[in-house]
Amino acid sequence: MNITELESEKLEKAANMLKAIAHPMRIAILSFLEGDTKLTVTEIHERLGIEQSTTSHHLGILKDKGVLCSQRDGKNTFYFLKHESLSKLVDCIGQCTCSE
Amino acid sequence: MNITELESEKLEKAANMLKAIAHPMRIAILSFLEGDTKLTVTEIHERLGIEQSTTSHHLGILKDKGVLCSQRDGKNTFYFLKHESLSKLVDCIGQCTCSE
DNA sequence: TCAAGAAATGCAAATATATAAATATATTGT
DNA sequence: ACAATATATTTATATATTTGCATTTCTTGA
Repeated sequence: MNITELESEKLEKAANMLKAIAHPMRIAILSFLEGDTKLTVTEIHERLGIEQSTTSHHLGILKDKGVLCSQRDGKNTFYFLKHESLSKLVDCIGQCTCSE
Repeated sequence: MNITELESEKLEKAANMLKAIAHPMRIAILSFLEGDTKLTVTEIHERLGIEQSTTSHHLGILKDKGVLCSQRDGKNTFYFLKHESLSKLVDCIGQCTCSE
């Protein structure tokens, strides 16, 4: 495998997505959202036990990097996984870290 | 799912492993090492086209975080994936970023 | 023991990230 | 329009990461 300029764009994208996920709170968020679960910012910030603004920031990062989608419903905004394959990635991470 | 203190340790570990992987050059390194491939530092730094010391640094991070193992053979040091499940993770990342 | 090749380390500068407090925006019900 | 609730944004500070140069360590062959 050779690193062409085209491929370096792909690598950049993959790295950005992984960087978005690679944070304890954000992994926890993804684990909450496995399957088709949709949760609001408040539900997530209460479960995590961190500031609302910090939670919103984390969710913004995950959305910006294509990991999550959001959907407004009145005062609430629900967040959920963008692709089903991301559930698989979360599982995979779990496996990789358990088999240490 | 609730975040207990025990679980927060697991999250920390998972995040550290992902953080180690979440870099364009390091993803490229992992893609080189899929399967049972073993490569030396020089081979990797030449393929990546970056400094030897930078390459060594990246490899050190991956080794430190439990992603790679190394094996000395004379002047050379070969690096390879620590667990087979990491090949799966690399594939998974590829899938997640292609289906965008 | 010495020279050469291979890899690792220390260092410094630039850049990026995380966090929370304060503030702003959006939406609903009255 | 106003109060209340839910989210998002701004800002500042602290901390971490990336990179290459220079240097050092480790190993082999002469």
